Amino acid sequence: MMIEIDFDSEVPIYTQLVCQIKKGIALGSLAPGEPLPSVRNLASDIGINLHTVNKAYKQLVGEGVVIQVKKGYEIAKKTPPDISEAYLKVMMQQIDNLVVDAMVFDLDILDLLKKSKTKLEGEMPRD
Amino acid sequence: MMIEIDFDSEVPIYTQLVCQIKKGIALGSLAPGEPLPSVRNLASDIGINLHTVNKAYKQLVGEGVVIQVKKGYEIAKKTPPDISEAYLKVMMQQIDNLVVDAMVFDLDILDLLKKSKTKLEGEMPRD
Amino acid sequence: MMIEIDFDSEVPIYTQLVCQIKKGIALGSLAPGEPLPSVRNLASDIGINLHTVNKAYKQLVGEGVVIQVKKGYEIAKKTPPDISEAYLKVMMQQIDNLVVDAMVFDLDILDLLKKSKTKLEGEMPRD
Amino acid sequence: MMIEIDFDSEVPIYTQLVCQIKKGIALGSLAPGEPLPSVRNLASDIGINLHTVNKAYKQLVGEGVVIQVKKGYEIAKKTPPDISEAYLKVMMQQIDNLVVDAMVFDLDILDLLKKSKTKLEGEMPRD
DNA sequence: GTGGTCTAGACCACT
DNA sequence: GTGGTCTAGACCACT
Repeated sequence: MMIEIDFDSEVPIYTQLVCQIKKGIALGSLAPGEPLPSVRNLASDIGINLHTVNKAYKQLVGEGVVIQVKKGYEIAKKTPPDISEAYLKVMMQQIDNLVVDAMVFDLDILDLLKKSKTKLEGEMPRD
Repeated sequence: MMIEIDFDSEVPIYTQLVCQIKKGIALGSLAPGEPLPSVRNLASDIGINLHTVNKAYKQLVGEGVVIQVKKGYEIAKKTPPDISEAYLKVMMQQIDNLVVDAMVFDLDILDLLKKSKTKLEGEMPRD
Repeated sequence: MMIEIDFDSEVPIYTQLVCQIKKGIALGSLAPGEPLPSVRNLASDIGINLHTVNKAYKQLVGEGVVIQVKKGYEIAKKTPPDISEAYLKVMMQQIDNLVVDAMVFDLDILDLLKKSKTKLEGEMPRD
Repeated sequence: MMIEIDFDSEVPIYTQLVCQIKKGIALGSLAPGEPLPSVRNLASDIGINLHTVNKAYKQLVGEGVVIQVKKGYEIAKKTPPDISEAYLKVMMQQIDNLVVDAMVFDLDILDLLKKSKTKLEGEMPRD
């Protein structure tokens, strides 16, 4: 599992971490039940503070995609987890904004989306 | 042009303003060349600080959808404006994250997107 | 609103804070919509770190009894808020343990509970 | 005597052990004077570290519900045992918090308590 | 002045 | 070795 953090990004590090781990889950490189690296290990690997990793893990637990067990954190077994109403609302808001942006800049949002999907599938590991 | 601000939202007010104005442009209620309300007027109309309006206008100028002229700000005439590489990169990042979220939560992103488009078109004023 | 923290207790400070604020809500000394002290003010008042206050506030938000608005945190207007299934499960577990303890030590749990209620009502401010 | 441990619970294993054994005492499946399984046996039965069992037993001794004898540990003969002031204080604190939570979430604490009692009595073995 | 993010580092509980 | 709690302090975004 490769984690890539852009330290110059305006997106908080813990948010980037959350996205990267969900990407791992979506692509199947992180399997249900698989343990996540320990908070301290991942922090020192990436070169960030352990609190930052912890915040990301806690958020993933809140979203239901990661669970906390005695020995640490692991990918939730239930897939897909229930999505909260609040989270879905935020997603819809983001989609609305993207649609508006696409109209303003005359971009084909459906096309961009399909490209994104294709790119992601290309990163999927073969069995 | 109706501007709706949610003061309790976690989304910064200036960001909401930017989105609302772009929505006006996308829907055609703000035409190319049309002047925007003065910073002071809009600020007192909405009941926010004038720095907040200014920040929103400046961002819209940076995105190329608004231009600053002698007497104030107006919607750029060229439609669609050129999208900056940086902004496109941000958009693609958002799309990637949405696609991943949709995979993780087993949502049909294409369907959500089409619903958003239909909703938006429904808000479009008739000629 | 008086906040009392026992620094020698094994109960984490942020948990004590959560309980104290909920007590304030239950007793009516914290009214719906009322703003909470700022994270930094409360922290310096009590003499603890601002992160500790923040953690307590975040938990209260998660429980739905506090909401976060632009200018800070305030008591949620909707009372009572919906209780989450997970939280209710924890409560039932605690009750079960209390019932067992009462049986083992031959205490009248109903009586203890009524005393607690009476004591609490005694602390309620009169109109 | 059945011991059920939830290894994924956030409740420490030794705490769960303490509760389970007190439940056995309350229900009468563990009689006064009855020997407890040896630390090593119970640990290997449950599949946990023997330090964990030891910690649970020591806590039960501290609470006066278990005594340590030459050949090991056994249920105290005197029933009910004296409850320590410290322990009673902790119990009252828990009750206070439950009462507050019930007020905040508009739950009928007396009803919940009665349900818990009924459930427990239902688990009681018949003579 | 409000909260958010992040760091560096300490001590503790659980197993 | 795992996460939890807490501190002290810094810089930043929003208004």
